[in-house]
Amino acid sequence: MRAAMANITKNMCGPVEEDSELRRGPWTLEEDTLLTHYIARHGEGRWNMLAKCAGLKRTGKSCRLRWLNYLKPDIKRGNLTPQEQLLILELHSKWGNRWSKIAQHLPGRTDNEIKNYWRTRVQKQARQLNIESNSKRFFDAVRCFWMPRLLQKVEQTSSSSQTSVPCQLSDCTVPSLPTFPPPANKTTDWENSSSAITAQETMYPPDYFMNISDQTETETETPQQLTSPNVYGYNTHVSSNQGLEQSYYYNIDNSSSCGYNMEGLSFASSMSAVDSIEGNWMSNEMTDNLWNMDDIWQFRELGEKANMI
DNA sequence: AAACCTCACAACCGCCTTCCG
DNA sequence: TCGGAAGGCGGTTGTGAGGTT
Repeated sequence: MRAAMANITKNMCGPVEEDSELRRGPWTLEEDTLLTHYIARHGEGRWNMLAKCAGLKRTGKSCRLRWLNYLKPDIKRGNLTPQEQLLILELHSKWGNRWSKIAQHLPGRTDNEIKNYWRTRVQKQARQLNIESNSKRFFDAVRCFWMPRLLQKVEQTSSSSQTSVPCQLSDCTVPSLPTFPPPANKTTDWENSSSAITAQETMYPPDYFMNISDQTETETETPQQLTSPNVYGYNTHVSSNQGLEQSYYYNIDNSSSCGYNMEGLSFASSMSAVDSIEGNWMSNEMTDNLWNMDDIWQFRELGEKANMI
């Protein structure tokens, strides 16, 4: 079939170009136009044939990549929103470097873009902290400080664009000093509270997170677990094969302070991360910091309390 | 003003999987 | 069952723009 198609291609589009004639490097406007117009007429797929028939001196792979990462009409340009960043952090904690899989849950964003974001922003922070970006220490730091800050941004965006904000996360100074250990009844109340409205409900369609389930996975994880990412509270069980099984709670009760269930956090390791954070801060090596000194002292204080228990 | 540095992102590379004859 | 072609994916590199010294 494919061999036959190759012959057809040869007949239709003339002799196969030699590899030496293949172009590399940045695409020109003319090439983009050729590719776009050809796909508009004939559709995607069979990229090698497409490249030849469209008169492009590019490999099929190159054409596919250019189309998927740049020319496709539904590609979203511009900076990632805090919501998207949160989602990336959350999904990466679950799936690791499965960029294409993560990209499936960020409409208009490409795996390449997400990969670049992770390498340039996230790994940069890890480097500056002298922490392995795939380590539990770094995950802890991200969860305790980065995610709450993003959540705060999300909340600010939300409250500035809405007249009525059902979720009063702004009342919870994020990352305000968590109650530690969290009052058991508070946790229970929060979990069982029927009036609790999550931030995710303010930012995503009600069924958005319900759609985040991988039907092809053999994991037995239920959609409900994913409908409640740890960035927004409730329980989240990050894949246990990474040794990260813990729960976070952002208390959005108007009258009370924010509470995390920090159970399971490895403070011994996290504290050394804090030392690094502080050290880098003090040496002015961290620009565009994800955490500030308040974060650091809160993290330290939590660790001390944890050690006393 | 020029040299240097950093960062973001487009593009490439190589490996793996899938499909099909 | 095997081999080749094509597609998909993650890692890496190249490059231009903007900032800093």
